[in-house]
Amino acid sequence: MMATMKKLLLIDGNSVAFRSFYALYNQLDRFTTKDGLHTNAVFVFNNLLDIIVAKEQPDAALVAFDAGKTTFRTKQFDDYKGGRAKTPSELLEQLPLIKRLLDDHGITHYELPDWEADDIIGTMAKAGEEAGWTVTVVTGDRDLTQLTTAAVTVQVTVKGVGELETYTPAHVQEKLGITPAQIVDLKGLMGDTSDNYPGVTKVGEKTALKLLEQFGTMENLYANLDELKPSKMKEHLIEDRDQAFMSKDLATIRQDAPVTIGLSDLAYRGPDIPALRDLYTELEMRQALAKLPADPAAAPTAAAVEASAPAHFVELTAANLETLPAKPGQVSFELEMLDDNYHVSPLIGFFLGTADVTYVSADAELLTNPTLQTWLAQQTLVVFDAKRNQVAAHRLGLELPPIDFDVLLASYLLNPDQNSNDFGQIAQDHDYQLAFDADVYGKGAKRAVPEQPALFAHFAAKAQALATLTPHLIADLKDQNQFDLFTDMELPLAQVLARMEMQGITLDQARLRDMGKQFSQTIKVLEEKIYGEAGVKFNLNSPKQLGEILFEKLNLPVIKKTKTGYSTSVEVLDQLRGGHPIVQDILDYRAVAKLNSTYVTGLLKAVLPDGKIHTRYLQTLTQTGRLSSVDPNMQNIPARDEGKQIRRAFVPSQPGWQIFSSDYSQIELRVLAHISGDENMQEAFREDRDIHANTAMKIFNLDSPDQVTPDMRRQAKATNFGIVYGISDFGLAKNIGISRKQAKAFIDSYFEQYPKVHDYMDKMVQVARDQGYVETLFHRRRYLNQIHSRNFNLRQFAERTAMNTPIQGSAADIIKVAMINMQQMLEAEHLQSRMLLQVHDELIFEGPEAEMATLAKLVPKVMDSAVKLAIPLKVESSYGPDWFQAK
DNA sequence: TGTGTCACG
DNA sequence: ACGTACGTGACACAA
Repeated sequence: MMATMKKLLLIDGNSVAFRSFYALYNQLDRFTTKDGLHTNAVFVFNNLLDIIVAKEQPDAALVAFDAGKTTFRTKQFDDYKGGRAKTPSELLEQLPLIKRLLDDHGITHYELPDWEADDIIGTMAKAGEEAGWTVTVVTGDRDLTQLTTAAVTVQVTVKGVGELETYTPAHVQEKLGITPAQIVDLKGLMGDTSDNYPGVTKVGEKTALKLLEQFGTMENLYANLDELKPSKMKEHLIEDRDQAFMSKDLATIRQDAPVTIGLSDLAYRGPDIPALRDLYTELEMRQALAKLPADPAAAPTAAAVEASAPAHFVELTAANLETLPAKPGQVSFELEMLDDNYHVSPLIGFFLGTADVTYVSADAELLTNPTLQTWLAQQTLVVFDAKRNQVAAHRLGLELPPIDFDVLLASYLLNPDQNSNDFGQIAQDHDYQLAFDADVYGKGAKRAVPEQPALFAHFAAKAQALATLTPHLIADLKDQNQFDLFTDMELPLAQVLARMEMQGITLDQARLRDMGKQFSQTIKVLEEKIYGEAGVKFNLNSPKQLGEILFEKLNLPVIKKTKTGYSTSVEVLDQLRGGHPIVQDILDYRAVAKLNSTYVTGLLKAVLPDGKIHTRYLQTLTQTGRLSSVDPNMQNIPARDEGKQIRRAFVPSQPGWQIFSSDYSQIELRVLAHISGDENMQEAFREDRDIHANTAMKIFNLDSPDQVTPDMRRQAKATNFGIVYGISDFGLAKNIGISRKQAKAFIDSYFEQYPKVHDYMDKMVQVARDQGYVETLFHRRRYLNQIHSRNFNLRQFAERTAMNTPIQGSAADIIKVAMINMQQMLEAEHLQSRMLLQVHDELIFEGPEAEMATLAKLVPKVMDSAVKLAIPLKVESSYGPDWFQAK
């Protein structure tokens, strides 16, 4: 019986490292250790190594590297590889790490002065083949495919390093129509721009392949040049003869390099797990670390610790309530739930962490015990997510005493990136080990309450984490000058939001269903019409199928492509409108289908048994300090065109009541006028001028407001928006359909007219560069690591963000202050009216008709006096029997 | 789960 | 020479 053939794996180290580096080049920042070492290439190289080794299971392996800049080829031809960009330092610093990685993987690496990695590989491949082994070569360089033989396979990385293309002699033949050995002839004739050698003038791949088809090799070609008819090409061939043979020689990978190693030195030793663990730890490669087999000596996971050595806890029951400490103190509290949505989630228990003991219970109802309530009211409460606990407690008929600290809110203020709603994650962000909820409760369909010991252990661990983290976070908030922001704004706001969410807004379901019926009919009609126009039935909601109909069947011009195919977005369809009647019908269909699925079906699904919609405001999500709204999103209810009718379904909860709405006018531009200190812009607001018309006058150089046409105002308005977003001429041009040059002219004169706005933009970018973050009026922070990125796009994005965040974020701060003051005012004035919704610059209330006049005075007053700026804030109000009419 | 699309400020 | 306006969430489709 024949012995299994031995396997040799040869990797072109430089080329694969280079490909690895650029595969994650745009993620360079993400792959940086705390010491500033880049690791993206190590990360990719490591993944590739795992994949190849697992697949090939080699008996021996070698990774070859270039030894230095000069080789026998550079001596032969000065300009060999000349003109190549310098290897970036971010990659150079990773080469030693990759070599260490190889050591720890038990793979030999080797380099030889004067010789390239290619030649080492060529030489070893030959040695392997002669010894009767099968050889696999891995590289990012297609030139190495010249090495393929019956025994040698070459795998070339494609799409970064995401895939390997396998070259056998047959595959080379199929792709190029020549044998592997002819590749050097091909290179000799056509040259190589990346290695910078010339070949024959005017001969490219096509011509070279044709010649080789006829003559087989360069030697044979030149021996039989007579057979070629006289032509320019023939002249070039004759003229460049020496150059061509030199190029062929340069392209030829040597198989006789004087290597000082043999097959026996290359035995694959297998990974040294502890060494790899050290390396991964040092390089902060958590993913790779996680894949390593468990280290018996290492610390077990947080979840395992909790389960095996739980912190001390006592199960609380109605019978042992008197054992709670008599002396008031700080208590870590949580009313635990299984699901995100605290309006409906099952309650699974609670804990009370005191100085000595953590009391736990799987019976949420026990919280309602009066003795416990009295006790709780005397304590200082520390929680993770105050609003969540408040709302859930309310479902038990309880109002929690004031909460003193919220670890989630604090963490978010310290750095809005640290906003996970999983306590385990937040704890880890602050270097404290706590099991993730997902590990204790499971996720998806498997989510369930665990056995009691594990549940209680997790409770106790959380209580401990709250107690430990709280003083640190308080100190950090004070360090960052954010303690007031926390105590005076976010924590009180959590209470206000809790009340709004619990209150909910009433949905007139019958009315919405009626609208739904109408929409469904319109949809049916449009569907039939569109199928008729297309000539086939297809899935209208599938951008893929729609694209095929429009651009392949109906041959409409392709305006824009997406990653996956043709773009069929409004912008595109708008331009195609004249091309075919189907286009308008599709636009109409899309509009109605959206209303029906998202705003009729979607909203109806979100109604709770009380007939109301209870959204949840995410207070710790956005990077700017705005709120967001989910389940359902109440901040994107249609406000324009036909869709606005949806708002008719939002009605007061009681007969005789009205919906009342107030919104800030131009709050972001007013904030900009304030923080930039620009006198021209401030003057416009002080005199309550139409800011867009004012801008139009400035950028179009007009003398009087009468000269501003509606179109000028529209363009000026877009420019004002653009400025707030951190403008680019391209963006503005695209948005208002003018030339880029024109847009640039607008921006230039804008900055001339509002010079301090220009200064502000420059200053924010500089601030971001210097301190790594920008701040709002109330010291909300956003870190912008990408501001130093070498990647143009990422850097530019960070710069725009630096300009926009203080504006958007300060506006968010202001309305938050207004909300807190408003809630206090409603209570102080003993009004029945309630605040229901916030939509970024707008507050929506409901109340008795008789209170409308009061609100109309009170709400604008509270909103415009939320902060004192250099210019006044303006608020507009209205009310009516539903949300549509309160506008 | 990622992508395209579209709703809001 | 590059690709490009800020911040969100939900739905449907196609893997």
